[in-house]
Amino acid sequence: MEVENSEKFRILVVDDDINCLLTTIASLKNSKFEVMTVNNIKVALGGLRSSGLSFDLLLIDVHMLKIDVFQFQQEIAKEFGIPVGVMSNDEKDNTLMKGHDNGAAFFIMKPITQDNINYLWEYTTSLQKKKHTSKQVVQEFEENTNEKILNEVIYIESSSSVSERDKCTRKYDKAENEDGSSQPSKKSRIVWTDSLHNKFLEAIAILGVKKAYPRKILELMDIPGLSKKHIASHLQFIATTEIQDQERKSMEQ
DNA sequence: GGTGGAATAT
DNA sequence: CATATTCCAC
Repeated sequence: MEVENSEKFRILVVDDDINCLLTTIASLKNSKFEVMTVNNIKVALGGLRSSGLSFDLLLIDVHMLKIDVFQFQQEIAKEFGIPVGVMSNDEKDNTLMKGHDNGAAFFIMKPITQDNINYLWEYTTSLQKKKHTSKQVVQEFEENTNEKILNEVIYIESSSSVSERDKCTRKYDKAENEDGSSQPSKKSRIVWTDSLHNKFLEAIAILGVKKAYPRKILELMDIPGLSKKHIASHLQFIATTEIQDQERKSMEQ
């Protein structure tokens, strides 16, 4: 029963902006994803229902969803058993968080970057594994969904020697803390990758924007090596860029 | 003394 | 520039 011929996953991209559509196609061109694009929801639904095609993921621009994102996501999940990803190219995280609060699977900013694609691949792959174990796609958005996405923090260790060629990326897992006292690299900069950022957004969505305090966010994210300071710093960064976007948006000539 | 967040610093 | 660190009012 297990047919695993598909090395490629198939994405259906829905966007009414032709330029965005083209950009997205270009971004995904060299990825392992097979991409199909449409410019309205009805055609998208038709494509999803067509007999010969099956998709693993639906990517849609947030502005195209006139109805509730949560409702849409539920219907798509129920009828097709695939997650819905929401794209946006403005209003940055504000819109994204709203969308996430409404139940979308995840968000990415347009234009899609390589980091986005990596995240999509990771997401789709993990989802596919789940499908094999349990037939039903269950939406488990209860209190603690820590194992939903693999926790990983990528550190860049920069040695303080004269030569700066030594860069090594290291992945921290959820493993227990070892004894000893030397290996935790203290002078490492955290890289806010897509999966990390999405986990961050997820925590905020669960808490609600008003109550999204570093303490709680850190608790929900549950990333080894991540500190409250990191959260606070990122929070400030997000707020800053958000304000900058708003100012830029309300500027005239 | 702990916190969240603004102000700085790297 | 993105992230870290310091500073300060609760």
